[in-house]
Amino acid sequence: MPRPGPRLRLVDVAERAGVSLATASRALAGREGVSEEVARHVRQVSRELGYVANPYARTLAGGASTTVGLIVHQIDDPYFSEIASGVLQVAAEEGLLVQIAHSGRDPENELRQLRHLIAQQVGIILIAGSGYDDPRVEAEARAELAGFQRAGGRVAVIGRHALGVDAVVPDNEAGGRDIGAHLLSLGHRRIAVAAGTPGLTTVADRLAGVTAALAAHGHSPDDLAVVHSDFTRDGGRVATERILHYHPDRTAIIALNDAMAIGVLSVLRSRRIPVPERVSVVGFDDVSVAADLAPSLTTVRLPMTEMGRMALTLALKPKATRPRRRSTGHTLIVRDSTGPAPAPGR
Amino acid sequence: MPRPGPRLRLVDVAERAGVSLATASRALAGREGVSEEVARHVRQVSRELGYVANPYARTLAGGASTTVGLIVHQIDDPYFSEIASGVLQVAAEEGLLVQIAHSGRDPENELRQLRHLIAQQVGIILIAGSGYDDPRVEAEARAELAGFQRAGGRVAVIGRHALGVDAVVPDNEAGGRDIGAHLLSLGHRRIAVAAGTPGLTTVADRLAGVTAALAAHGHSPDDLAVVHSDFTRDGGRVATERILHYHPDRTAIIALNDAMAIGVLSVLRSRRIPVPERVSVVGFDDVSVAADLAPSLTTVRLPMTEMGRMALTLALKPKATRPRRRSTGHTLIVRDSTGPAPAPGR
DNA sequence: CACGCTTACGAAAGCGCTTACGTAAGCGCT
DNA sequence: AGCGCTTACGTAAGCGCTTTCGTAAGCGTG
Repeated sequence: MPRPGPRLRLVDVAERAGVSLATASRALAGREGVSEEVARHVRQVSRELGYVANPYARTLAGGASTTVGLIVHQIDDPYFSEIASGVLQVAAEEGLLVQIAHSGRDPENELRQLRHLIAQQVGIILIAGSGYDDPRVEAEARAELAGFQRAGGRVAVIGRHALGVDAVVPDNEAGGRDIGAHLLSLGHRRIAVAAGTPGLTTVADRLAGVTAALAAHGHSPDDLAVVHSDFTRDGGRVATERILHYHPDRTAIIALNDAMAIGVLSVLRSRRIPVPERVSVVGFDDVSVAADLAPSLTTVRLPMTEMGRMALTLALKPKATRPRRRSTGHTLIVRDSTGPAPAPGR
Repeated sequence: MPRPGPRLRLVDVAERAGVSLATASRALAGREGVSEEVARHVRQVSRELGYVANPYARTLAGGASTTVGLIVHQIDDPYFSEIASGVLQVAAEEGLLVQIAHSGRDPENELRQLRHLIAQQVGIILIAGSGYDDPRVEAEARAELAGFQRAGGRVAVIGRHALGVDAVVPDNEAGGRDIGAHLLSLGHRRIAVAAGTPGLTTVADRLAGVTAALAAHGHSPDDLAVVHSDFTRDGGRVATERILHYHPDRTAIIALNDAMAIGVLSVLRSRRIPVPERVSVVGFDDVSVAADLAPSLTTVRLPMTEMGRMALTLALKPKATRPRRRSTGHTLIVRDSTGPAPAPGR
């Protein structure tokens, strides 16, 4: 059992291996300038001794930081915790540390967290979650990230674009179209949308998809009753109350994420409005509980965990000249919350 | 706009404030040996310049590390993500960094993560999640933590005991008793338990509470049908299948956490077994979706976010001579998934 | 008013690592 | 043999911070 005595340093390893500090460092970093034979020996000794480099010293000395900073809106939102899970998986494989910071869906705060991570000298920054429809904030974020990259940092974003960096983007618009098409094929014509805050690009994109689907089938976007609220479960509740009040004729409600859909279902249940007989409900994301709700939720599946993995993997590659973009697949998962539109005559 | 040029260093702040490096360091650290007047001035300048200390340099130089390592079983489990959220809140208030690592409910892996965090020189370690009923692993973990604390590290655990460190512990046994009493009062006598892996102390404690409640009412623990499986939603599914098969006479199923309860409900729904008319279901934890399931879940509420906050707060205080223990409150939340036991004669 | 004592501050020594830079050895070439 | 080139390694200079130690100033005391 390794006694937790005075910490093992690189000099100790070097000494034990009979080489200089510099050589030991090079050998372990896999840098060239060391014969393969010596390098192997050093690695061997290091392993025997159970040496783990001090990341603080390493980073301070100018080595690449092995810390990745992950900014999420809210870690206890399943969408983000699944993404985080994917990031953690890859990080564990690569021996990286992951720091998580909350932005709380507040652009200003996100910017603050971002600056903080940069100041902390993390090596990689990952930002998950929708962007904001606020040119000033986005421009500042973009500038901040550009500077960070110029200084050798790597960045990837998940589910947002327009930041001039590598991105993993679900095709929100196509997902929205799939939902629209699905409801139309079931005969729904009077559709409502429980949308999140208008300032979020994710909301805008998904909504655009829905509208496009309607248009493609010759329906005017004016037919759509769009109600904005928070992009959360409570937001879903509020939106539903409003939809039921102002648009009582709707036969389907599209929630632009699953969190909102849960709120929608909750209100409908308490009002004893049968789903899907009287109103169909669709979500977006397919968080893991979606299948366990009653009725189980029809939604668009996004591979969140995989998105987290992809983002870190992308950031680990050397920077390309142009920002890369990886699209994720998406699948409409039809479950029990959607059904044929009720007959028009009631 | 702060140009992302060459990083601002403490010397820069010191120079700008017209004091020496040492004084600036002391002023910002709030250490004594600086007149209040000078200290205030330095802080002022630091703020104006937007200075953020380099944590790597700070830690390397022997200052207390400002990083807290958080080990969770699985971040995309709501129980843990809510705890993590609480930890992140306090960390943000205190200007600390949070590193999250997965243990994956594997004792060996948890030990590995723990050693890694220690080697990384984090200042505070938080371990969330049930302990293991494996004396060897627990002893090693305990030894590792003791060494870490001897070296000045601080530790707190959440939801587990017997590690000889400060702990935030929900009263799992009392919660179990509440559940047992609730079901008995509804007339249930033939009760089944969908329990998690037997090796987890949380499982053992909650189960003990249930058994105690039965005993207190003069029922033998043998009356309880206990089925062990994974402490997850899928485990809940598996356990339910087995309960329905081997103990078809049960009128209530206690899932020892909400994740399992979701699995239980899912199977009952697909079998068209009415809840709570034919079978009542109870969970434990009150994760946020519990209220939105159909039927909404009767469960024992644990203040997870608060637990995360408490743990970090505890770890931030200087070490006490004896490990401290903070109990969290717990409340039985009765919702729609429990009801009177069906009449005996079918 | 010399004495010690405290207090506020500066100079400088590292923390453990990476990485120029220097050097000696080995190689092929003229 | 002598030249320059490459390769393998060691020496030492920091990275930005904390902290020990030294010193000068301020204070009350006999």
